[in-house]
Amino acid sequence: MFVSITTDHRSLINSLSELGISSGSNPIVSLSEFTYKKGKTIYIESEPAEYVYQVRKGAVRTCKLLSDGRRQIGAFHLPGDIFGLENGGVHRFRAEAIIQTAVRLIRRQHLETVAENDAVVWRTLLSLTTNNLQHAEDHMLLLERKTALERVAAFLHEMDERLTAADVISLPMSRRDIADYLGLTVETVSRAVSQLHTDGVLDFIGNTQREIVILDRQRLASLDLQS
Amino acid sequence: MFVSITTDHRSLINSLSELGISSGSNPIVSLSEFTYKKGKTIYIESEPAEYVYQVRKGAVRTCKLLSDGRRQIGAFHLPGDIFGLENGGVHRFRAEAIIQTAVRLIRRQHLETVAENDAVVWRTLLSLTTNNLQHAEDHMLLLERKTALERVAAFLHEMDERLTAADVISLPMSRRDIADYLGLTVETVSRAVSQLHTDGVLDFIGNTQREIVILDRQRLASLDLQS
DNA sequence: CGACATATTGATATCCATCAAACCGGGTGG
DNA sequence: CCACCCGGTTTGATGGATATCAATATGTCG
Repeated sequence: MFVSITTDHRSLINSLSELGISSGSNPIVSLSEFTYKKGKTIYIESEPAEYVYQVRKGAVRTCKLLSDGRRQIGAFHLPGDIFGLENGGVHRFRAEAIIQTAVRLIRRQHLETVAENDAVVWRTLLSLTTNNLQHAEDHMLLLERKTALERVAAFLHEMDERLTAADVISLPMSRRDIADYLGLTVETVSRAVSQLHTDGVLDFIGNTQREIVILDRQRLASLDLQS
Repeated sequence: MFVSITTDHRSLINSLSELGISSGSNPIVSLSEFTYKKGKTIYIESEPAEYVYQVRKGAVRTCKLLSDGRRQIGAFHLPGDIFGLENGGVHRFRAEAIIQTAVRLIRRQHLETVAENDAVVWRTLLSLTTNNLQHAEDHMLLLERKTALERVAAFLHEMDERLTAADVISLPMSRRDIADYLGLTVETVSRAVSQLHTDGVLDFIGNTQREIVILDRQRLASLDLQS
């Protein structure tokens, strides 16, 4: 049920590169790189959205904080993903590096200028936003109508699809991050994972609890029920 | 916390009209009207998205059905609102008329053609999609982190803002619709409304339970906590 | 008026949050 | 190298919010 955001996102910076605005006249301003240490903030809510980012390495979470301390994670961004694209010119979420993370960034201003006369860029921007929308819609369904076990299964299913590189799912985010993403508590997430373990759906690798192997993809997918 | 989707949406068809594609050469094909009786389906999931709609009168719900019968309502669309705009060419939700409803519709194809060379249309499309995204994000927050009373308060607050016409909020949708929008059951919604009533936050008008007057806007807003 | 849908209210069950404690791995400093 | 601490995780016990089940009330439409 989760959208592969990655696919189309890659194409933005690619297409921008093709358009010659990337490493053209001024590579430092127009398309530069930056790294963030674990836990560091990339931007905060209501900050002017000066840049659009692409994850090159690591992982990023975008989240909101409520007045009473509750936290909502809207999405996780993995290598290849684009984030920080806003329409109103102001960030509606806060972005933080979950682990050591490297990003590429483009001045928003450049996009606007180039887009003005180019349908390809417009189409790409719209496509990116639509993918975000689709992810949000799927996530709404999860939050509205699914049990704790179904949510965790859906999360693992999503990660399994997005981290297809290896057999082992190496989760960069903590149980707390997962809980805040799924609208659950740490304890409930832990219990759900444990149950999936004892049910033989997954297994742990190594001594840390963040390296997971899916043993029974079919059962996992059956828990992540579709619309 | 809810976005006024209406504002920017009006401008799409206005700007399209200004562009001369509305009642220009072929008014019947390019910009026509249609009415749906209460409960009638406007389009279903995975149907090709041939048209974009604007509500003129009445109310529309867009929803998804899960395999086990659970239903999620993604949004309510009131007069002025645009709905049915998809990027992938296929509807991801089902749209149904809640009450007797009149819509205007535009062929998606026309948008594409005109947009191709016109930044204004692109900007409008992007803006519409961004508004939808923002609504979805706010709704995610609600579903992830709010209690039943907070959700119902947020819903009434949203409706109060969108139906500013009169003092009386005349809800077109049933308790079931509200429940499926908020991720609650009918009973819980009913109990929450009753509590707001006994607490003196709102009052009912007439003999139906769908005509509501907000007595204490401040307290209602205080329940609809912000990020 | 009667039948049916919609809404409210009540009683109970269930899932998940909360509170609490133990566990584990990694880092630090003696 | 080991003792200690500390953040993250797991596991257990309990309570509470909401779902579920059931009954009543109210409104609508024929």
